[in-house]
Amino acid sequence: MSDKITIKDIAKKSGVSISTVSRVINKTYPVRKEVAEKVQQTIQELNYTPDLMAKSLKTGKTSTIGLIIPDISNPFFASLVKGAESYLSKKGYSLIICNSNQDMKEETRLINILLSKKIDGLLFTGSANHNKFLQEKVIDMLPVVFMDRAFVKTNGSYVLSDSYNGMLDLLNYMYGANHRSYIYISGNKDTLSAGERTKAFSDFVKEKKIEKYRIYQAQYDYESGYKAIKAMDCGKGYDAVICGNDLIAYGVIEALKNSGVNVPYNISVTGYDDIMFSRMFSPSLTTVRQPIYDIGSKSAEKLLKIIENNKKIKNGIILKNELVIRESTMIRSDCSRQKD
Amino acid sequence: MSDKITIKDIAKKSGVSISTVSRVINKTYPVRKEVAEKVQQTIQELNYTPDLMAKSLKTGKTSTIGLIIPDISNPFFASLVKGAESYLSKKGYSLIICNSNQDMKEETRLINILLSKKIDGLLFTGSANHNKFLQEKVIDMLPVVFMDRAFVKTNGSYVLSDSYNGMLDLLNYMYGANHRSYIYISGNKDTLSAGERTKAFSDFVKEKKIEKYRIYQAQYDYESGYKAIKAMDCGKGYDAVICGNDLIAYGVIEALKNSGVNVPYNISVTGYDDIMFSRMFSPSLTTVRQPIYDIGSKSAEKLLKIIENNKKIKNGIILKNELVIRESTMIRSDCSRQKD
DNA sequence: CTGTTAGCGCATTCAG
DNA sequence: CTGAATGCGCTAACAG
Repeated sequence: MSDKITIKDIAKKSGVSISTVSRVINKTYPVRKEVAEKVQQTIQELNYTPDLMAKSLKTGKTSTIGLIIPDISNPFFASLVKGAESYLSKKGYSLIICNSNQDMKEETRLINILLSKKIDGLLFTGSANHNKFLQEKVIDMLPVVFMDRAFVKTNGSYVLSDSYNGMLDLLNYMYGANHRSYIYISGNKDTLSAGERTKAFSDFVKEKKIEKYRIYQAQYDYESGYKAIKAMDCGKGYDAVICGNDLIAYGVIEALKNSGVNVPYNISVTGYDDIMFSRMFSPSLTTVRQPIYDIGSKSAEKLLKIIENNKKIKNGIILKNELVIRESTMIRSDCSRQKD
Repeated sequence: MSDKITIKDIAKKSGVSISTVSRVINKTYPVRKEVAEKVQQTIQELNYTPDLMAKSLKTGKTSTIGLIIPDISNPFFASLVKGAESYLSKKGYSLIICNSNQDMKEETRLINILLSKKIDGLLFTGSANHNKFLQEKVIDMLPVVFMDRAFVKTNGSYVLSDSYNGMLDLLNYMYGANHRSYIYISGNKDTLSAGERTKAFSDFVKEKKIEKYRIYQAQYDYESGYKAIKAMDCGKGYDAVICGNDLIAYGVIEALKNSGVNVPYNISVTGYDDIMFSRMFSPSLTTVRQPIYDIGSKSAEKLLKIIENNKKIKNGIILKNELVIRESTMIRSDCSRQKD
C-alpha cells in the first residue's frame, strides 16, 4: 500500500491541490502558514519524496553532472574526481562517472549517452584536442569544463595547473644541483600537460645550452616508464631522468633498481604530480605538486557557475604548482657522475 | 532550429505516427520494412536521440546504478569502482558515484537522493551493519549488492573476498618463517573484513599457542598505521607487525624507517589487499592479494542479474585471496630477533 | 494565497 | 501492422 506515493496522494490527504503541495515543497510561492504546516506534516507521515525524474522532465534540469576521465584507478584522476564530487555533492548535484580508457570513440559514445540522460553539464579530461565531436558540437550545446587538459585553440572553459612553469622550476633546481645531462621522458603527447612540460624542457636546454640530452616519447604510466629507461641503457652516462609524471618515475626507478643502478647516487630521477604515494616511495620522489583535488573542485565550481548564470563565460583558471624536493635527486659533484 | 528535436518531429517528417517511431526505435513490435527504413533515415538526418529521462518516467527504469563508497581517492575503492563501472558501461548502465566519508548520516542522505533519482539498483560499501535505514528499508525496496562489506546477519546479496582464510594463510606463512611474537593492527572494527581478519588472528594465536602478541585497534589508513606503531614503541621486542591493510602497513613502515628500525631485518611487516603500489613500495610489501577489480565487476554483474530477473536471490559470492610474499618479511632465525 | 489545466517526451493500451 | 489517445509525476502559467 505504501507503494508509489506521489504528490497527488499527499495533496488529497492534506485536503489541498497538488500545486499547493508543489509550492510548499519548492517554496516557489507563499502559502498560508497553517496549510504549509499541514502539508509538511503529511509529507512526513507518508514518507514522501518527490520524483526527481519527473521533476527533471518538466524543468529540463537534472542536477546531474557527467564526468569523463581516462581511468579512475589512476590516483591522479581519483583525486580529481574526489575534488569535483565533494564540491558537487555539497551543492546538491550528483556525478555520473565514465572511464574512457583514452579511447576517442569511447569518449564520443559516452558523451552521447550522457547527453541522452540530460546532464546539466560535463567535466571532461581526455583527448579534447582531437575529438571533433566534442569540439564542434558538444561544447556549445552543453556547459563543459575541461579539467587538466584543454583545447589550446578553442575558447572553452578549463582549469589547469601551470605545467610549463612547474617543469621549469624543477629543471632550474636540477641545474642548480649541478645536473648537466638529461633524459626527458614525456607522457602522452596529445595532452596539453605533456606539451607544456616538454616545451619547458626544450626551452630549458636551449637557454642553459645543455648539450647532452634526449627526449623520449612515452605514456603516462608505470610500464611505459619502466620500458623507456630499459630501452635507453638505464640512462647510462646521464645525470638525471626527468619524467612526465610520477607513475613514469616509479617505473624508471624500479627498472633502475632491478639493474643495480642506484637512485640518486648514480642518477637522479624526478616525477610530476606528487600523488599520494610519491612521498612513501623509496627513494621518496622529487617532483612537482599539482593541486589535483583543487583542479577537480574548481572545475566543478566553474561548471556550476556557468550552468547557473547560463552564460558562456569561456575562460580558464590556471593554478600554481609547487616544487617538492625529496630523496630521488641529490646535489651532484663531478665525482658522483656516471661514466659514459 | 535544430533545437529540441523529439520523437514528434521525426514522426511528422517521416509521415508516420509517434507510436510507429517508438516501435522502430525499441523494436517492440514489427513494423513494415520500408517504413522502418524511412524512419531510421530521418532519425539519422535529424540526428535524433531519444530523451532517456522521458523514457524513464514512463518505464520506471533509468539504466542508472548508484554506488556509495567511503572514499574514491583510496586506491582500493578506486579499483572496486573501476571493476563495477567497466561491467556496467558494457551493459548500457551508468554509475552515479557518491563518497560517504564513512559517515552514516551522509550515507543515508546519499541513499535518499539516489532513491529520488530513481536508480535501478545500488552498489554499497559502507557501514552496513549499523545503518538501520539501509538495513530495514532500502534493502527491500531496491536491489542492493554489498561490495566487500556485508551484513553478517541479514540475507542481503554481497560479493566479498575470503578475508578469514587469506589472513590465516598469511599468518601460517609467517609462523613457518619463524615469527613467534606479533603485533596485530586492525582496520575499522565495524567492517566485516576487519572482523574476519581479526578473528583469523585470534584463532591463529590460540592454535599456535603464541604467547607474545598484541591487538591494536586502528583505522584503514596511512596515518592510523603511522601513529599506531609509534604508540607501541616501534614494535620493540616483536618479530612481526600484521596490518589490516596495505595503507596501514605503509604508515607502519614509514614510521619504522623514521625511527631507524629496519624492515624486515629488525621486524617484519605485512599488509592486506595488494593495491598497485605495494609492489613498488620499498621494501616491497608482503601482503594478501584481494581480487578488488573482480569484486567490483562481480558485484555489478550480480546486481544486474537481480534487476533483470526481478527476483530476490539473496546470496553472496566469496572470492579467493592469494598470498604474495615480497621483501617486507624475511625468514627469521634466532639471531635476527629484536631484543626486548 | 490557491485550484485548474496544460504539457515535458515518451511507451503503451486499444481500436482499427 | 499502425494511429489515436492516455498518463508517468511534476511544474508553471492562468485564472480566480
